[in-house]
Amino acid sequence: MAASRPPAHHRESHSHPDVAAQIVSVLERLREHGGRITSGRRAVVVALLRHDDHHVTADDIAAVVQADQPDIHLSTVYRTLEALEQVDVVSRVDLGQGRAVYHLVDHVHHHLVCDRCGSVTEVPASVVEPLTQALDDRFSFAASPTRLTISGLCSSCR
Amino acid sequence: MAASRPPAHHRESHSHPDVAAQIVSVLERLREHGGRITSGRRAVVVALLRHDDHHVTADDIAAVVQADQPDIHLSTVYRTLEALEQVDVVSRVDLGQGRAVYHLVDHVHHHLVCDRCGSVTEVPASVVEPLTQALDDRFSFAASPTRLTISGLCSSCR
DNA sequence: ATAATTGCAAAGTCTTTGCAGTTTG
DNA sequence: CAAACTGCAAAGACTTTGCAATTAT
Repeated sequence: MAASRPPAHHRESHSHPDVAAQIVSVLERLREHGGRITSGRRAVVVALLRHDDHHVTADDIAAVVQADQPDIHLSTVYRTLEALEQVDVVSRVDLGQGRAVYHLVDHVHHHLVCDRCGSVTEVPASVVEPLTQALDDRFSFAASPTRLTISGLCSSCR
Repeated sequence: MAASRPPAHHRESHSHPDVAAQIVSVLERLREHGGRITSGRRAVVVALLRHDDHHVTADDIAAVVQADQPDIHLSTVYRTLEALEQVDVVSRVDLGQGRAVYHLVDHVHHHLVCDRCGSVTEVPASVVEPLTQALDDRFSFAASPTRLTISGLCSSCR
């Protein structure tokens, strides 16, 4: 899949001072909701919180996780990601063509997906705000605040 | 070939006065681009132009086509739709979750897809215009003028 | 003639699911 | 211990593709 790597806008991604604490709190959250903590789940959470990119596929996570623990199955990654989504820690976004990415809910943004090269560019919510407001006013449609996908051509492909 | 001219009654959905003429022109367009006209392709075009809905899946088209010609295979529908897309007659829009719909390019609009019930609401391009303008200005991103998909909750599900 | 098209079946992608065996709390 | 989780394999949903046979021009 993802034939071309999106041009990772590399700037320090997560400005979270204490990732370790975050990991603990996320796991805690799972437990609060009746979930259990396993090495597989912990590995997924670690990979997710440490990942440089804001949008990762289940496959990306699996690759990281399996580097250390080859036995963690892809389906476990999917199931863990699903559990995290239900606990509102991560949000799943469909980028089209069957591709789905996950990102932390605390990072609110939208995505511009290039039809040609497949790159994904983040857009701060503020830029889209006027539109979501208009959609609410005129269609009573509550556009997802974190899961918007806009396709088109990126600056280098247009 | 001189197809039996269908009755000129306008029970149509699109504001096209003469569907029959449109069918001919679309087929003509295929031929101009080196394509050939077969009964399967004609059936797909007819189904597409006569369809009441603005967004149809390959499956929808296949169902209509196969009612008359059971031998037309789904893959032929996909291939024809693809050919029509390359000739700029139809546009394919990915609604997420692997679902894709096709619509005539002359019907410019965007889609609001409900996360809960899956309903699709059309939005005129004018509502989205300010956003596409902003994306162009700030990110040099050329948002597709006809293929935007916005997910969220529709009026009855929110 | 001859290049485009088609039906069919098989493959592909990404994701989900049924189960039986393992763990966690 | 009971419930939750896991690996595995198999299934799904949707779309694409290789081929040999067919057909439009």
